[in-house]
Amino acid sequence: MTLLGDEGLTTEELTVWRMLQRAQVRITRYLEAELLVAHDLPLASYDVLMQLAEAPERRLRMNDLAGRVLLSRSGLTRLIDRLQRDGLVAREACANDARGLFAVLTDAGADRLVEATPTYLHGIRSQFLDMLGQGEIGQVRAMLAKLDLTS
Amino acid sequence: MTLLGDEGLTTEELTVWRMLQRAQVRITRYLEAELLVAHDLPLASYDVLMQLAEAPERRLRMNDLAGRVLLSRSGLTRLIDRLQRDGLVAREACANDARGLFAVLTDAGADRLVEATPTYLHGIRSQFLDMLGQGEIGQVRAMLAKLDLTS
DNA sequence: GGCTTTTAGGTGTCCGTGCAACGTCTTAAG
DNA sequence: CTTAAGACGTTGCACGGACACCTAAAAGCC
Repeated sequence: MTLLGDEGLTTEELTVWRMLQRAQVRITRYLEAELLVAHDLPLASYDVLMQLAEAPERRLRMNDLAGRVLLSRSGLTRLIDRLQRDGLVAREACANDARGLFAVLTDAGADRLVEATPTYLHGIRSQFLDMLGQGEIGQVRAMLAKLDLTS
Repeated sequence: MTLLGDEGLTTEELTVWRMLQRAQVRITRYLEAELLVAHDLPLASYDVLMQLAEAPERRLRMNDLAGRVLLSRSGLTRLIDRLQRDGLVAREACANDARGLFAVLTDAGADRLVEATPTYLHGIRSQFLDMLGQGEIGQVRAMLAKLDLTS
C-alpha cells in the first residue's frame, strides 16, 4: 500500500479506523431500522427525547440540545418541529432571556420514550455490548474518553 | 436513571455507546470538512476512490463497491454519477455478465486520490490515532474485530 | 443612553441518501 | 425450450441535514 508510506501510517492503523467506521455505521443503521419499524421513531428523535428526559425539568435550551444530539442548530429546529407536530415535545419561552426557547418533553413524549427504550437498549446490547467481553467495556471506555475531549 | 434497570444495561455501558457515537461523528465531520476545503472532495468520494485504487485492476462491480463504502446501491449509483461527471471514475461493462458494471478508477481519479491522501491520513492521525497511546491501537483493533463480523 | 458586536433561534435552498418500484439479464426448474 | 425466480443496476420520490443568511434580543463599549 504505497499510499501510506508518506504519512507514516501503518496498515494496521488505517484498518482500525475503517473498522471503527464500519462498526459505528452498522450499529447505527440497525438501531435506526429497529426503532422505525417497531415504534415509527427515528434514532435522532429518540436521542432528543432521551436527552430531554434526563435534563432537569425535562427541558433544554435549543442550543444545548443541539450540542448533545450531534445536530446542527438548523437541523434541530426541523426535528423539534416534527416532534412538536406529533405532540412529543413542546416549545416554551425562556423567562429571563427573550431570545431563548426551551424544548420540553411532554407526557406523550415521555410515554413514547418509555415504549421505545427496550428496543433501543436491546439493540445496543445485541449489536455492541454482547460482542465485547465484559472486561473490555472498561477498556473501551478509557480509550473513548481520550477521544471525547468535548473539543 | 430509571430507564436502564429493565433491560439490565449499566450506566457505563450506555455511556460507552454514546461516546463511541460522538467520537465517530466528530472524526468523520473533521475529515469531511478538511477534504472539502482542501480538495473539494467529500469523504464518501474519497472512500470510493480509495477502494478502487486498492482493487485489482482498479475496478470493482457496483455491488461490491457499495458494500465496501457503506452505501446503499442507489446511493452509490448517484455518487458514481458525480465522480464520472468529474472524470475521476468510469463505468465499464462486464464481459461475462451483461447486467454487471464495473466502476473503474481513471488516471485523473488516481491523481486526485494521491493529492487528497495526505489530508486524509493527517486527519486520522491527529483526530484519532494521536489521542490513543500506541499500545492501545492493538487493543482497539482486537475489539473492533469482534464487532466487524462482516455480517 | 446610544452604538456596535455577539448570541439564540428560524428560514430558504440545496445536496446526499434510502426505500420501493422498475427494466434487464441470468439461472434454475419443469 | 420455456418459464419462474433471483440478481444487478437505475430511477422516482421523499426525507433529513447542512450552509448561508435573516431577525430579534442581549451584552459590551464609549
